[in-house]
Amino acid sequence: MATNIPEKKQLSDALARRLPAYYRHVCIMLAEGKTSVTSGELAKRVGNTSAQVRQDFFTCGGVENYHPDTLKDWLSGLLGIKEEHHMVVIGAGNLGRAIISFKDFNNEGFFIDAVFDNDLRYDGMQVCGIPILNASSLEDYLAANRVDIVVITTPANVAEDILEKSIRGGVKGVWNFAPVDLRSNDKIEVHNVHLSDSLLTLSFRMNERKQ
Amino acid sequence: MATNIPEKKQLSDALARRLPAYYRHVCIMLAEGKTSVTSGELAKRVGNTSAQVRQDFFTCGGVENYHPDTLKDWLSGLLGIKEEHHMVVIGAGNLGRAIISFKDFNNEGFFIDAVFDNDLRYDGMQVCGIPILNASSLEDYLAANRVDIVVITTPANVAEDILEKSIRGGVKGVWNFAPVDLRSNDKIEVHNVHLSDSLLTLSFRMNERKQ
DNA sequence: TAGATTGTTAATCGATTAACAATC
DNA sequence: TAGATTGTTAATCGATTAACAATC
Repeated sequence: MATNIPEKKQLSDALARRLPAYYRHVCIMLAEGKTSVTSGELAKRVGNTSAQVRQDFFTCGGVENYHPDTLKDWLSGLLGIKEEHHMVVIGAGNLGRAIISFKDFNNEGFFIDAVFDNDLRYDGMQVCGIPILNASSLEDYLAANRVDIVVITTPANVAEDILEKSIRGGVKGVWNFAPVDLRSNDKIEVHNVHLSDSLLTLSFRMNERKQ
Repeated sequence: MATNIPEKKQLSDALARRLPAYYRHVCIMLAEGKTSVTSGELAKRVGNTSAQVRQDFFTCGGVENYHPDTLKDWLSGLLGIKEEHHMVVIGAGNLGRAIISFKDFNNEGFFIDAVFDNDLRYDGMQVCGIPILNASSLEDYLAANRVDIVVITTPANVAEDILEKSIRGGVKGVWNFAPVDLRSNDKIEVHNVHLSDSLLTLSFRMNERKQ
């Protein structure tokens, strides 16, 4: 089906993964008091080439100048962190708590407002000042509160169910740590983080060296 | 400098990240009692095409047949998980504990033998049955014990120091969760996992949709 | 046997690198 | 001004897809 609205194809995964690194290093340089940045300097820090930095910035529409403040502001816009993001975490286990305790997120406007767990013993307790609610109340909560991102740190078997509830609740993004490959669709953006896959990739590279 | 040993170039990152997913899904199919696998079926599960599965397997040297046992065995070899991996975790915070409590690792031969933390109050305590040792004893520990992989869950400022100690201690791999980009070198393979970068990538994709 | 699936080569597509005139 | 750096186009390189004879 042809349409005349020219589907702007989304940027490549490789680039999407480099952008946060650019942002992180620009912030560091800003904190170091640097008053100017070059594509070469930034490239060296992220482990890149200056040509790629310039090409990436060009692909993303270009930035006015290379003052660290300008760059930070421009990257913030690209990354969508000029607006606040309200999050809830599903699962109050160690990983859920680890994510809640990453206080860094707040600086970029990510707020964790609640944690859900199906273990009744947690009822009424808090993690880092954030209330633990019962998992059965998730749908009501989503209906009553603004939630942009749901973080799934549950076992695999309930992840799909939470994805569906998230979609119905109008959530726009899922950050999934359960070991299942949830798929993005037109309603929701999903980002899977498979920690054990990550360890296996490391193991693969280590093994590769031995050959 | 020309050499006649034909440097076998390492496999692409994209492929290195797909291999664990193949392995995971083959294990699932095995658990489901499937007695045969096709490139098409596997592709559907990992979100791929059958052509890519076949090309990937070809690139990795090819597998004898598509029985799930054969595939699992072959992928295990590629991923280097036929041998045991002994690990230590640096940092007994929430993330360190989350990793220790991933009991799945054991099934693939990853053993966490100790946790190190510089907080003296932890001395003598245990996490999931694993002793917490003082960070100052890391070098001695590495000298006296076999450690294949060091997991860094510390703040950024000590990560580089731990990398150096790991190299001196003969460690072959580092799985780094500190928000610094540690670099692999000829002594050690480093795999950086930047959780906050991952969240920013999700945020970027969510923002991209709004345009 | 016929239909489906694989292994492998070739074609396509996209991402990275190189180049260089324009700008700082 | 001269040297360095950028923005942008073109060239290269590598990864994905397509194709199809050989095999199951």
